[in-house]
Amino acid sequence: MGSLSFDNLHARKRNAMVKLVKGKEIAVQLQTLLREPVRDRGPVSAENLAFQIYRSFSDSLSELSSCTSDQIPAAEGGASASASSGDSGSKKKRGVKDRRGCYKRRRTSDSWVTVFPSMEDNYAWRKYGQKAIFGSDHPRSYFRCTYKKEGCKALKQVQRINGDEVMYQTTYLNHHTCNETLRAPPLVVDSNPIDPHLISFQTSNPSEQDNHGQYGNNSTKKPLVVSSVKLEECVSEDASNEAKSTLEVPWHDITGLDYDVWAPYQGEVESASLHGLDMEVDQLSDIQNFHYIF
DNA sequence: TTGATTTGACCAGT
DNA sequence: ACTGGTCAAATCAA
Repeated sequence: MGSLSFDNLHARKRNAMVKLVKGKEIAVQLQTLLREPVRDRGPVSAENLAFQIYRSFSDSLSELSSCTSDQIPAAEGGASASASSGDSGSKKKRGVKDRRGCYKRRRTSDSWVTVFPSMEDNYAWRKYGQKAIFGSDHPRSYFRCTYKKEGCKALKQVQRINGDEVMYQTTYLNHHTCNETLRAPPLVVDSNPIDPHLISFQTSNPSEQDNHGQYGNNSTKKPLVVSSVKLEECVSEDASNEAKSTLEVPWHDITGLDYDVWAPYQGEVESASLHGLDMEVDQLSDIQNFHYIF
């Protein structure tokens, strides 16, 4: 315990800041690009820039959330030792192994939440469970990183939110330790036949496309939108304080936008959309003060 | 044949 | 007791 020095903590926060600022710079590039007529645009694609922005934010979130995991030493340790205790011989069906104590219920540490119209995030996930959730019309799906065998502990839970719009709340647990960026399937950006101004994030893996079907959503419509980001409190003045609090950081607080951000894609760029991006980029200048929030 | 998904059971936390 | 998270056998798909 206590191996995380202040210097280390600040280094991670600094890394997160660097990534956020990088995302901002890419957003400026995207803004500039979108101001050009489609025919005059260079080799740099808007979808590539949008993906880089997404990854910058995703990486910075991982960086920030990892602060918390370091502050909770062995949060998952302990009780697993009781797994081998010999009081077997209770209810067993279909010859199932005794799994008592074989897993630990995770704490809510090192987690963050996003709300997307898509469950895709360009990481390679493997589904390991699905559960009907009390009070929800839709089941919750459980995914772990495909490269768990190599030690990556990243998990995510995806649940469709009740409502007319197809929105998925994704809770991420632990950050990727695998080299997932080299392995993730290539990003395929497809225009939406209904609204060509929307960027569609999806993989080229047809099986993953099929997986969307069980949720009954239209897999072709996946515009980039993050409604809120939930981060664990990264800095605690009182390290002995066991009660960790979380704080909700609305997307609005980061971007200054009070509406969903829809990234224009191809064809004519509507002035309203461009104006929205103007606001986003301008408000992102506040990112420099981001660390004061935590 | 192999890897991914489905699904019911098991288990932990409240 | 209830709810949600995980496991693992069965099943599916490439």
